Amino acid sequence: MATLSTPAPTPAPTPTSPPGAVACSNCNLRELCLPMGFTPDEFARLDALVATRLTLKRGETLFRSGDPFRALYAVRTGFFKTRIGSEDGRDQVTGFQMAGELLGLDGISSDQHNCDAVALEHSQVCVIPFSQLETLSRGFPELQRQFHKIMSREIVRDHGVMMLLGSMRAEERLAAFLLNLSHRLKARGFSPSALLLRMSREEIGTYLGLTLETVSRCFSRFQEDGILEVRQRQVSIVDQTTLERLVSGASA
Amino acid sequence: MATLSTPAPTPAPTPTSPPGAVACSNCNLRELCLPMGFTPDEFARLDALVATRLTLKRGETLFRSGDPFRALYAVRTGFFKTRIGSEDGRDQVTGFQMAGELLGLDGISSDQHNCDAVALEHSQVCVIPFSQLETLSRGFPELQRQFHKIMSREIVRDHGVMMLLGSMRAEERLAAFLLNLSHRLKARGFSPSALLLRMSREEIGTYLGLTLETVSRCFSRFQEDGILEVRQRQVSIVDQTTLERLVSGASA
DNA sequence: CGGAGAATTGACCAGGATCAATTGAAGTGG
DNA sequence: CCACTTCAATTGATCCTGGTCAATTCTCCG
Repeated sequence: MATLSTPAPTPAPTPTSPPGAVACSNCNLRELCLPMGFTPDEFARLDALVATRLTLKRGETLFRSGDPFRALYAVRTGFFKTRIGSEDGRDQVTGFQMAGELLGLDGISSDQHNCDAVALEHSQVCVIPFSQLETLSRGFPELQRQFHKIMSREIVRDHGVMMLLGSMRAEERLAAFLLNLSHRLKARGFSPSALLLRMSREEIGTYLGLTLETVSRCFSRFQEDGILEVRQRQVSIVDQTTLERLVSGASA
Repeated sequence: MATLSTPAPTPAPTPTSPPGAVACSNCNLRELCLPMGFTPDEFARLDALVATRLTLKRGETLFRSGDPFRALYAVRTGFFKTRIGSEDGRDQVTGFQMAGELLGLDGISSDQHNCDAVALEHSQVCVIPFSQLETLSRGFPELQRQFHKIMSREIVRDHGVMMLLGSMRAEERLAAFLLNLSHRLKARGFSPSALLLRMSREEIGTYLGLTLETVSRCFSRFQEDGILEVRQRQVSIVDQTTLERLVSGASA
């Protein structure tokens, strides 16, 4: 089940390891990535940890299920999806990741990645060698705690998706999805109402446990009801209140 | 939406902190709980960490969403479910936990628990004070690594549930659920084919994103097809191969 | 033995899936 | 610069899985 066209044979992502420029200590994402009050010395140690950067073009894969696990990746710019696939070809999108979010946590369990991470647009990630992260965090309680919180947050997020998939109807799912995107964009200083979707209807559907047709129909209905304005992947949230009421089950 | 009867007002679980007896070092679950080759000295430090034990009766709650998070809990004996609830009353069972499995990982993210953990039968858990676990693991790389693997495994498990909820049909979901139970029982030395379900049809349904009627009907159909033998909560797997084929999407 | 909750089963309905056609947008090469 | 290709999105018609409502039946306890 192809999800994103990859016309060229898609070689490995270009390893742009030129350091020099941006470091954690003056990265504008550091509040999202590792929101703690670190000292300058601690930042220096972080900067040493995160030395490499990777650039990926739209459609390229950061890692695949089965690849040996060596590092986590922090999204610097761009947008990703992660997906797992079953034997019989069906696949499930397990998440969409934007700037400041971490990729690869699932690989720790078995020393190999358990999902595919695909760039949905031109993207850049910071490479965090995992064994070094573990070493550093042993002498650095705040970092340790922060890392544990990030893993736990991923578990909580997954439970939210389970609730969405297990007990919400189509419209509620899409509403929850849009509001979630909106919140995350707002937290990054973008407009919470003007969304530019980076993924196709099919990818949304595969995430929400719906078909692409159902997703499209829901978009249309929301537009008719004056909740959204939809022009392809350009979506404006017109009536956030109603959207929120939808998620809570009130069929408003 | 009541899931388990709790006739008595259910006070806090009885805190049986009598140490002395069983310690991690000679716990027969240690392969499941912390499967590493620890030295005697390392075991001694673990034993000091896990000093308290709690006993819960069927229907009692170990922790609730919103409770302050202070410890993780390792199931020693018994069976639990975890659930999250939405504002409008719908709840979602996020997992069933048996001996050797950890409860409470979701609480790390926000310093308070994000789900309810309910004992489905008389159960005993080991209390693992979290800040002590973090402290200990800073001087104890194998423990640190093991803990990270456990968290990551939970993420991988959740992704599996997302795939189940997002892309499987009712029969496939129930088949996957039963096979999962079977594997976990086998890993604990129990029969992988004779299952005694600790949860109601409704709880299974709430976990699998189905109604209790659908769960019941699937059980009946599996019995008609000679895949299972079902007598209430006493379920025998007769034809494991067909069950496995069901999960892979081949409609047998 | 009687009552309460759990499970089964049936009848009916509806939310989404499926199949299929059409429109729309974006990139390609003449 | 425009026809052509290709893929994404929309929309319609129909079907089917699983939800809903309701009636028994079965267990387990008090």
